[in-house]
Amino acid sequence: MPSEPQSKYDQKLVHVLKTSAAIFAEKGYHSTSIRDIARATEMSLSGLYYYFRSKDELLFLIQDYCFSTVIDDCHKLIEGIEDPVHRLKLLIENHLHYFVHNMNEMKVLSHEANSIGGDLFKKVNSKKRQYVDLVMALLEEIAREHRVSGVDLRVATFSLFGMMNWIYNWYDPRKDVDVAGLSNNITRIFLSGLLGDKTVEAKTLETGREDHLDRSVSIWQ
Amino acid sequence: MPSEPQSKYDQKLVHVLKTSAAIFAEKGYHSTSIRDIARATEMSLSGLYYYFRSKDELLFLIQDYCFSTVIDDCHKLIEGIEDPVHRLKLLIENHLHYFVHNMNEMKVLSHEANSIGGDLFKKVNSKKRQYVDLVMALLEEIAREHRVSGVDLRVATFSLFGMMNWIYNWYDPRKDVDVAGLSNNITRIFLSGLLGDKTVEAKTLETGREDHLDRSVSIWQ
DNA sequence: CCTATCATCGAACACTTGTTCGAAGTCGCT
DNA sequence: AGCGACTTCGAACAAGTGTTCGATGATAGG
Repeated sequence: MPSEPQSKYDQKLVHVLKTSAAIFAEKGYHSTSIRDIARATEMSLSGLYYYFRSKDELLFLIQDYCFSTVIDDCHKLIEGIEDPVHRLKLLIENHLHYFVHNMNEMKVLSHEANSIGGDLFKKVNSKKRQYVDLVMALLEEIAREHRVSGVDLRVATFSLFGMMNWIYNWYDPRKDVDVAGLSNNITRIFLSGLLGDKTVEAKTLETGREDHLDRSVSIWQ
Repeated sequence: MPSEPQSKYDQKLVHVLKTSAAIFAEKGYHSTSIRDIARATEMSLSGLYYYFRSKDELLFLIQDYCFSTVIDDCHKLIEGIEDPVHRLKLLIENHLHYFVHNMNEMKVLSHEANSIGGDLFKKVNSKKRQYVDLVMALLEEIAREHRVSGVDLRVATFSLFGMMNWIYNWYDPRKDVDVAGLSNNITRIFLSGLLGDKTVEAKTLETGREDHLDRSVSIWQ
């Protein structure tokens, strides 16, 4: 799809989406007005509405397009590979590669997940659930195969997503390691963390008796 | 401070802050109007402005109060403890304990970090930097002591923050493990991941030659 | 050259937003 | 009871919002 010749309409739509994503990423979805987008794309206010029905749908188009590509690429990449650890490694690589090279769109995807409403939210969310389930099943397979115990599946899954999706808050391609380094680091931390190291586990449990922090439940008062 | 008797003014301010944080957490800062807060607190629109100068300052008060408590408690908790691994374990425990028991405020702190502007942003950000530096120095100490190599310090630091701060996107106290379990899981994954497991490291490097994904740089292309 | 479809635009509408201001109410203290 | 301060409120303002609509310009096919 991306390499096929596109119609004039598609090209301009893509331009609108990319420009919008950049502004959304910078100042946030709700703080961005259609007039901001009109200014950046050098189009008129009403002219934009030829390419989307509403601001909501504009956000949807960005998120949906972005998410679909990540998932599709991921499936193409890991299909046929039988070692689950290898599959996970590729999945992380794909996710981070995509994230870093489309930081604006991915930031919008990660940060504005709840800025969208109604049926459009449901649509994006079902794609998201599909992706999460894929990862969770993968981790379960790894855990079974390597006899990992004592790690909660949901905690592990979302810890991985947390590591990967948080990068829009700090990653700076100009001063940080490149994608390969980023991917290797995160894969190593997560994977050897999941598979576990007995010596560390003992040291961890040493201080982890229970919730021994005895402060008031609320910050206030 | 928290246990001392508070003036009528302070009590009501706290009530306003807590209520606002709950609404901000639910619908987001920018989608929440002062009128929404007035309705929820059963106060008049203009009456609210007796407790804050602007909507910006309201957000600041929530974030600042919240952040200060996390950092203060953390310092009290880890001071005097010399083993850096133990210190890190306590820091994670404190962070997650606080997060789970003040989910609304912490979500506002994590998710609306850039919704605040000007000097107020600088103020919160300097606290944040202080906290990040604390963690990074701690990780460096651990890495040195345990002769960890091949892990980027910034990646490790923000991976940990990613794991911890992402929980507002998925953690449900009613169906997930409790704080102690959450804390133990995350500590284990991160710590044994950081300290590393030679067998995993080998397996990781096996497929991690470099950025061998050869797709177009942009999604849209 | 003409016409039908595509693409764009200016102007306006209806509504919500954060914030202000002066006046009124309420409370504690002597 | 009465003074002074603390606290609350209604009403209004100016600015900005997403969206619509009818009309105009461009473009390509016959």
